[in-house]
Amino acid sequence: MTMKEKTRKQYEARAKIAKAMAHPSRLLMLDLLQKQEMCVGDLTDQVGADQSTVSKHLAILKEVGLVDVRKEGALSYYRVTCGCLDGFFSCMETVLLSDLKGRQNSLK
Amino acid sequence: MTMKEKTRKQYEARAKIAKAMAHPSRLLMLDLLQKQEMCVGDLTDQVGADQSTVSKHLAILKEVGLVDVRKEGALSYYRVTCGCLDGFFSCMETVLLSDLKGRQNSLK
DNA sequence: TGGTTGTATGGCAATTTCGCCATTTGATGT
DNA sequence: ACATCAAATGGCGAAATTGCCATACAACCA
Repeated sequence: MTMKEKTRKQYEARAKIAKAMAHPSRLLMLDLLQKQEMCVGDLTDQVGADQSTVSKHLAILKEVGLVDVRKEGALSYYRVTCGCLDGFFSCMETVLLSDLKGRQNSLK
Repeated sequence: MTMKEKTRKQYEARAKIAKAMAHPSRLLMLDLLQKQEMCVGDLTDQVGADQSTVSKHLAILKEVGLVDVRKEGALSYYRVTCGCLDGFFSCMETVLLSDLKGRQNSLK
């Protein structure tokens, strides 16, 4: 494996994580699950989509390691695994705000 | 606009940013542009894709405000606008590492 | 003015994502 | 065993993404 090859794989791995977050419902779910663990039914209510849809979203988040499951009887309790999501979200806010400012300036 | 409506829009706005980052080439470009501004031709060499492809990737990054352009003659110099991308990337690394650990533990 | 270089855009086929319905699987209780 | 509830999976059409080719556009130079 060449060096270039290696870094390419690294960016692909990162992109997988970004892709897992690249959906409004999944961002909402991450936000909720960061505050407290929840089962699929509760999340389904909050998101307002079909249960199967929510279940698939959770599978995507789990696949990249952003969330983890704990099964208790028939219920599956999901939770966020990493503590660095706040940094993620606040960076997004920064981008959104600075972008807004930039657009305002371009109107002057 | 209802309250729910408003937060839904917020998550859509965030998802747009995450989506803009959800591609290996664009992550590489952000990495490069964070170190120094570059023109499209240089980026095209680094990424190893068609010039039109790179140009479209840049348009996506610019659309969400992650990069900005400075035109100098026939050249377009792009650069990263926000200083918080390192947090983004390090969080991704954290997720990748903890996910790796989790998978190792599950083999024990 | 015509030619060259750097960048952006139109178009299009291939691939991926999305969300619902229907169904299956698993655990629990009767 | 059977019914029930929670969750996961198969499938499929609709929508979005991706990347290249061809082309247009813009600045520069001869």
